[in-house]
Amino acid sequence: MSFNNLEQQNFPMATEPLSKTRLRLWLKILKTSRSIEAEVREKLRAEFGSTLPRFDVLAALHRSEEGLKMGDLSAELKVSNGNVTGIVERLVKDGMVLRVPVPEDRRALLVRLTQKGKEYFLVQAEAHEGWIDQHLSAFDEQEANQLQSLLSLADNQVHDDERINV
Amino acid sequence: MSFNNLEQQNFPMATEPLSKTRLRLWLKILKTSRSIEAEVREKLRAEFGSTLPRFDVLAALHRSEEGLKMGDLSAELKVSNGNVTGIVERLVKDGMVLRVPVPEDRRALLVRLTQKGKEYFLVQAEAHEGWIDQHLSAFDEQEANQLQSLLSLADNQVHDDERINV
DNA sequence: TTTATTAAGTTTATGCATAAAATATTTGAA
DNA sequence: TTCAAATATTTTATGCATAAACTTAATAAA
Repeated sequence: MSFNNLEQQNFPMATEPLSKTRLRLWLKILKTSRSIEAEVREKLRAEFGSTLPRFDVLAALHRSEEGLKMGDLSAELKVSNGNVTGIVERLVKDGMVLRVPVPEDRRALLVRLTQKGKEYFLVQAEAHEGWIDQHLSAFDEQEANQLQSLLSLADNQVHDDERINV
Repeated sequence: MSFNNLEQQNFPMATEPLSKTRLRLWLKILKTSRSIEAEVREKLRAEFGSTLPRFDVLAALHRSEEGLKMGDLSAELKVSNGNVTGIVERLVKDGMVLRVPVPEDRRALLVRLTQKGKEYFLVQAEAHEGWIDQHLSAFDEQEANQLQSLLSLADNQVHDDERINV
């Protein structure tokens, strides 16, 4: 009983505590997200023999014509350095991506899409948009925007690692 | 250009197609979900030296006093058989969980929480509810329910593998 | 009964994912 | 200049995660 839920302390409730409602909301967000993600993974696998991490890397590279350094890539995707090493390695082996040395910094490598990789990605990106469009077909413009802005309430929280005095 | 988006065919748009709005909505759902999930994983690690898959297994077992067979467990968590084998193995090693043979079926195993596992889980479950309550503190009862019901629009889609004639 | 099929679970091979340690290079200070 | 600290990346160890192959046991047919 160590949560300083002021509401609970000051207003003992007849019904369910707000924390339970929020917990249920989280489970719902998770369920929706996982369901769509599972569908995307499955279709990438079935239709392109690929994976979501690969797709994410290609998408990031497609956004920057000049290519990205390994570090930028892992920062952009919010995954660890070592993780990116492996994914890029396999993309290189498949000829989708190129590792170019950076003259000014012999530690760094620039990763760039090949022509093949670019085409490969564009086909998948269009298919991807279609899958999502289908899956979220119950949403009209207004509902989609409403849901999106409600979700924004979950942003801009002060989390542990962002606070000044940890 | 092979999507039969009737709206697009019948009403050429001045502005952005609905599919783009839905794609952005999906990216927003994903971002929110991943952000909360990352926080939960990190806290389970930092505060309990545990992981989300372990927590999920313990939660499922806690829901059924009698225990669950390996198959039921993997069905409930929607993960593969082999996956559950590994997670349970580590929980057994830590004394959180017990594997009991089923007399009527010598192929099957019943997995049950130990007393230690039960206590271990209850502490984590309470902490977990608190983390979520904090993270979603911007939502009052009404907003939480509204978001939850909007998310339900994403359910009850007919997906490939559920259709009658695939 | 034998045998074929189905079912429960584990094993194997592969791909993400992380944290921590290691390697190599650059930069900054003494 | 020299050498300590910081930076960019890879490597290692471990844990999920899946699909496919495998093992063992239960069930159904012949």
